[in-house]
Amino acid sequence: MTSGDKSGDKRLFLTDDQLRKGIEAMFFAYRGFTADPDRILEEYSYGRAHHRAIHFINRQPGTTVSNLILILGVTKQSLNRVLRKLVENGLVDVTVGEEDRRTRRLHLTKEGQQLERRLFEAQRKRMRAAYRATGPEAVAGFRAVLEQIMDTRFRSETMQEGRKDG
Amino acid sequence: MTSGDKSGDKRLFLTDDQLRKGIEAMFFAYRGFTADPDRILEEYSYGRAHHRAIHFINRQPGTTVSNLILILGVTKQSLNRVLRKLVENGLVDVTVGEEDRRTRRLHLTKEGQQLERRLFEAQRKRMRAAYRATGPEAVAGFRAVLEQIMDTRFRSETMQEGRKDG
DNA sequence: CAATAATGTCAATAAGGTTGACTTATTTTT
DNA sequence: AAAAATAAGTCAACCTTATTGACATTATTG
Repeated sequence: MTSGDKSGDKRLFLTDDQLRKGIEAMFFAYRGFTADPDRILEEYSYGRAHHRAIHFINRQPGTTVSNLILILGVTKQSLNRVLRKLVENGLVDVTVGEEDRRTRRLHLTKEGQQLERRLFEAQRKRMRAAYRATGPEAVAGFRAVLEQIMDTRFRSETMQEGRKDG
Repeated sequence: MTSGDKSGDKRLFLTDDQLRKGIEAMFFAYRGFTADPDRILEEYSYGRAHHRAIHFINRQPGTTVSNLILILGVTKQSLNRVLRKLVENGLVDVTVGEEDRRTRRLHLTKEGQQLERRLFEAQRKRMRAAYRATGPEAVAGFRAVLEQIMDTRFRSETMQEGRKDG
């Protein structure tokens, strides 16, 4: 917008102190970010691992176990424990892959979708308030910096389904 | 990049889809954010908990145990296990508080400072690259949104906007 | 048919968190 | 001065989420 003099000299944004503040902000923000869903998950005796699985199954209905392992960055044993519980509790539906019958296609059930919605709404509330308070320019910056911080292979389009084939 | 027009219709920044993308970006970015120090910590058989303790002791030399408990949001038993190891290994120095002799003042030793520096440099590299790639405006937005996401009591007093004095 | 791939499972181990109970100093309050 | 509160440390039991390693099953592919 303007020449941006609200934080003083523009060249100072790369100082160690500014970087340290960014690092701390990441720490505190991530904790706030997970606090609301954590409270809901407790009701169900689920943890963050369950939340992440639910989130990504919702985002990529029909995703496979190995894809989820890649995205979440955990071992199959670790994912399996989480997934097993979600399936037992009727939140996730597993079907045999049509193209490759070795794979398992994962979908949220109605009940799974309901919990997903509840978790999202809790998290959304905080995010929306933050977005509203800071405005679209800030949000664009926020997203841009986060994209740069994450490992290359997870930047944006990684979330789209079309990447299999291999 | 001063015109800030790249994200299209400004009113669309509060849609569920945008919020979900922000949520995912937080997840992936946080993982990237911790990846580099994690590799160093492994050499020492330390974990993230040790890193956090080291970070905040460095930021507030002379901080007390209870202050650290507040900042880190863990129980004293949990913090104590981490702290004990850092003291045993000669990274943290503990002295009795002068004003209140019940308290313990925590400082990094030379060796502790060295590890802190190493960890910071690893994390800084990624953050600086992200900051450089996106520019000061984006970084200001990034910081502003993160400040809003975190719980109020952890917001830094040095944040220029909405500085409400309390 | 043999090799490879995707998934599932069992077992052992670890970090890092929790709650609860109890102790020791030290400061504050009554 | 005695009592209460506070700061810190410790022991124990337990939970979640992660790991590695080994092995089995089923399906696809060369």
